[in-house]
Amino acid sequence: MIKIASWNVNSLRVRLPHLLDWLTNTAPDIVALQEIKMTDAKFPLAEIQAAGYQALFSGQKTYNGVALLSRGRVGSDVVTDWPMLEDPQRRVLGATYDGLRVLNLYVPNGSSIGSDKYQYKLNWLTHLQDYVRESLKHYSHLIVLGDFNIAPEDRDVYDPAAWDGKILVSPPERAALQQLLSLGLSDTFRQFEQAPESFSWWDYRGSSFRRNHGVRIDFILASTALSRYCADSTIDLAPRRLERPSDHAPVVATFHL
DNA sequence: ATGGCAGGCTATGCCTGA
Repeated sequence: MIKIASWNVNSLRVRLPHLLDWLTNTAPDIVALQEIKMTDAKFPLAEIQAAGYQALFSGQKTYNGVALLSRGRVGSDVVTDWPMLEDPQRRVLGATYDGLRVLNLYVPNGSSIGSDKYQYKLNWLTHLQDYVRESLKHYSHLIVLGDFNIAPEDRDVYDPAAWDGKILVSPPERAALQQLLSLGLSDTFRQFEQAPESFSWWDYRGSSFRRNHGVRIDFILASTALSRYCADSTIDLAPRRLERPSDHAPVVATFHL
């Protein structure tokens, strides 16, 4: 059995105590982190290792930054960029763990529809599709997980009417996500019965979490062959209830491998 | 229509996030 998780921590410096507690309580085998917001030189490797995890990381100052934690072996065949996109933003981290290929993503937010950042997001998603298409040729067991910054359907948004015309839900973004899935990936969360209004991100403002005014934008996607072994896929709300939380909750999937 | 909250920075307000 392997337990794999994704969590946008919104600053690993601030959230390190939450992460270490969560690792102890949850005991995942592999964890994908996003928005660590630090250079590689500042990565808290000693604390992570003391908790029993190896780490790969691709960081930058102030923004973005991704990491992969694993119990036991460190990942191999590490990738930190799309082959055809020159990009200083650290949003990609791929590695292989005993034949399991893992691709950790921090998809661009896109700011607002029609902005330069929106175009960057859509272009980035095209490169993601190309890369996943190639990866699926080489790996039957592929997991693509992270903060996708896209709410796939209206049921993934607390108030679809209020979000209409906004970032995260625009038709081109949703189409890009569907095209990605159609390459042969399964949204493991939707393989199982879930409570209505299940979300993974809530705005810090306006008591959004207390009112459950959220969106579901963090996913664990599994290749078709692998998805058949998925036994569970959940969102862990506990860390979002803590003092000074990340605005994202971790998502966790278990595979019988 | 607007701002609201949080993090990082060389800052004492601004940018970004979603």
